[in-house]
Amino acid sequence: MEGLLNTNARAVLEVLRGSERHPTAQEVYDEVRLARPRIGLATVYRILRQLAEQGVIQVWSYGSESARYDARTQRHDHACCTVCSALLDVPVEIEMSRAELEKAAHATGLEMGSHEVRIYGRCRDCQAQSTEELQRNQK
Amino acid sequence: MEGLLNTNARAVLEVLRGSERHPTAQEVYDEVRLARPRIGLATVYRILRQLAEQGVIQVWSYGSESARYDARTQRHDHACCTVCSALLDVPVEIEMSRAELEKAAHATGLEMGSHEVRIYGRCRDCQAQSTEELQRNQK
DNA sequence: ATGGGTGCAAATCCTTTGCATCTGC
DNA sequence: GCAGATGCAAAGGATTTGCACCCAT
Repeated sequence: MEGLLNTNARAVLEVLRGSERHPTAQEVYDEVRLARPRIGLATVYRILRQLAEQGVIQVWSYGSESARYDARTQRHDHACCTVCSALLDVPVEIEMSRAELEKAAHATGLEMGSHEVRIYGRCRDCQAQSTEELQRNQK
Repeated sequence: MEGLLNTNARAVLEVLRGSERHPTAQEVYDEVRLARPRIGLATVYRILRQLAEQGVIQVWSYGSESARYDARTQRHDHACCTVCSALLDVPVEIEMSRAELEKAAHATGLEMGSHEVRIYGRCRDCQAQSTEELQRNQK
């Protein structure tokens, strides 16, 4: 698959593969520029879109935040922080009954390709921050 | 709860409650204008944001599409069409082990509030459309 | 020389903000 | 008259598009 990609596209993909986070287009751009200083933001957007269309990468979004790109194409689940909008990979498999999923797909008429579980809540950082604020207010 | 809302906010909420779909802000605006012709789009955005902050409504998004608003606040799951980006409510409960969810939350450090299952695939309309195209090409 | 890929700037779309005005109390 | 809500226009941010140019074939 990668054999078909040109130099810029390979550089973008490498940035994504090397990232623990799910970077936004701007973040990918900032980083890919270290390797390819003449690349433009529009090109990064074009490449990201193509990679997504080809199924090489996935696109996630939460609320009205900018889209985040993910080179991890195996199915996996996410934790979304409702405070800071961070999007974290769930590092374990959440077991689900396939029959339940099929039932749901059938009920909506969807020809199901994949699925994702999202858990919503406060991430570790935001928990810590509210604790701090509480303490500050009590002083 | 609604008692606290002013006329515009109540009109917005009524539009949301009366809609089967999850309308975008623009769609809400278009419809609420029938009842309150002098309302502005900015006001609709302000009200939607407030209702969401108060937990009266929920906000969903998929890909880089505009946000969609949902007056159904009970926990429920969604079917996302990967072709046309439609977002459909799953009308049945997808059973999940709470222990599995807690395990996932714990693994990411998230203080879990809620969860959502998303199933991805082609919606009924888009399935029909690709069948048509196939037939057209074979002629 | 040809076609696809690219940088840059401009355009577009979605959402938020500033500000003067209006409204209800 | 005051505080909060609102309309309008402008600003802001994310993403896409137009176009001239460049590069490898």
